[in-house]
Amino acid sequence: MEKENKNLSFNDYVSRFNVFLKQRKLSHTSERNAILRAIYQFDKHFTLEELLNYLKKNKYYVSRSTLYNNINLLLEAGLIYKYQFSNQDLPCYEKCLKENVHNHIYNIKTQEVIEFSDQRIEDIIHEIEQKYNIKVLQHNFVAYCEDNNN
Amino acid sequence: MEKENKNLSFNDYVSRFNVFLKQRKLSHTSERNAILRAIYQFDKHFTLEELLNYLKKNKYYVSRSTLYNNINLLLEAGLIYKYQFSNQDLPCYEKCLKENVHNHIYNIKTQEVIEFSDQRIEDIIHEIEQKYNIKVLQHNFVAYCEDNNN
DNA sequence: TTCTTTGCAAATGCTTTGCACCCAG
DNA sequence: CTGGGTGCAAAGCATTTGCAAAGAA
Repeated sequence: MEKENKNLSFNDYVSRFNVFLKQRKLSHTSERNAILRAIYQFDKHFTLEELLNYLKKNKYYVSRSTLYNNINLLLEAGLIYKYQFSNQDLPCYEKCLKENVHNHIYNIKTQEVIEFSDQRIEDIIHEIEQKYNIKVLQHNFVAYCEDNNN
Repeated sequence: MEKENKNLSFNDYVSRFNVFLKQRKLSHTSERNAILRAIYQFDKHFTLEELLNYLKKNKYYVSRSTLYNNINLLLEAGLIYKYQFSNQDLPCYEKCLKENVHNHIYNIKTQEVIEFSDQRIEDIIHEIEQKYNIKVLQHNFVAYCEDNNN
């Protein structure tokens, strides 16, 4: 909870996607630009439907197929998170602005998400790697909470 | 990773379900018994389909609807976990034998899961509660790993 | 008897796919 | 030009639902 590394600027965000596209030998398209710009606008997490509506409202129509396709690419690129907090809720996505932060506090009432870092989690991962002779590729921590005053 | 509390016996497991059923004013049925017994047999996680096949093989047919229904009950009762490690994989379930252990190491190759406890995670949760004036209801930690020798 | 559960079939709804047309490189 | 991208409609498929029959309390 101590380390608070800086958020990525929109330009950095875009260029990370460009690097990814280049690696994969994929093309730049106006749809991809529009989607990336839209995602960056969202301050909180959003569903695919909400993203679609946002794009439509802003006079940029993208088909569902294209959106699914590119959401999957962005997930693979590590530029967005996918949450599915409850079984019946739709999956939510959120731009990933801090690198290597995979710890989240999720408010089940307001559905707000706070990202945080903590050295102790890094320590635990290190110890796991030693103890089991494995490489931890990624991790995920979610604390589900509610406000004390309700 | 230090605390290693004991696993629940099958009888304890069953009686925890019975308590849950009583609380919810739900009935005992032979299907529920069969499902619980089957789940306890599995040493590793399983898909709903695998559970269904296992039951069928052991001469106890249960319909998909019933299985879904009861899997959801068991989830609410906290007697099984639900994992969905990758987007395209089916969700996996696993009996929850230790109370209050929500930390997992997941081997992406062998798909093995190790449960563990760690005081530092409890500490972090405590600090989160203080800092944001919230109550953490539940948490989940997953470390995705692979073997070093491959 | 009364309320719950089961099982079948059908519906639901998110996501993927096939394919023709279009566009970036 | 040529391989990848987009959009539409259709398919896929895990899960849920409606309802009649069966079972628990």
